[in-house]
Amino acid sequence: MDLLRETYGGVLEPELILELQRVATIKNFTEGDLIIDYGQYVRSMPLLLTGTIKIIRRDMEQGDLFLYYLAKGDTCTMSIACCVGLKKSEIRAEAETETVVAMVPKQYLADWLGRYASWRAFILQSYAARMDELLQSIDNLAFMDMESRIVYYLQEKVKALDNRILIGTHQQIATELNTSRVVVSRILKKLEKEQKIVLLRNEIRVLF
DNA sequence: ACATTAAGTGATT
DNA sequence: AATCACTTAATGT
Repeated sequence: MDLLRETYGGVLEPELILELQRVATIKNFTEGDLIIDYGQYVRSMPLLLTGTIKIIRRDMEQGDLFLYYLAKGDTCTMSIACCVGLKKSEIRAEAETETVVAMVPKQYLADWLGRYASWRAFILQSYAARMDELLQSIDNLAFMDMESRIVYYLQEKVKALDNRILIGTHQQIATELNTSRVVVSRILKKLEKEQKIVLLRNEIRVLF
């Protein structure tokens, strides 16, 4: 598929792109599809071609917690560790929009690290980027109050979807941030009064 | 018209 | 910030 060259042509060397085209399986997902679930063995590494994927972590009890989004040109860093170590997935990956992904079977990963400089750079750089995102998420969880967390959540969602109009219920947001709907509704109402957002049923328009 | 689901709000912990 | 209890508003059948 040509999408591979288009998306990764700038980052990976041409020979590697050719090899990718040979061995990778292209998979399509639609909104809400589960790509990887908790406890699942991961035997191939996904390279995102189009769309947005939401990464969610489940805590020991019940609660789901939003971690970060992956966009075009990203890869799921967790899956590298999972492939190499044959570990079960600690996270859930869900398609947030229509998504196209190239799945690379795990037997190629280590081999390419030795053979392609661009692959090494790509893997290391994704690790660095993901580490940054994770740190941000941690700061968010540990040090910020609910209002800040919601604002951050809205910003990330706008960025990831490239759309200021967010569709969904307050309850969904509450679930992703592991809080109650009432709290979310109150804070959103406050943000609306401050002219930062506009609220409609099943819809939030972000003005910042 | 009625039932269901989403959102708003005061009071309490 | 969470929970309760209730109201109001939008939407589906």
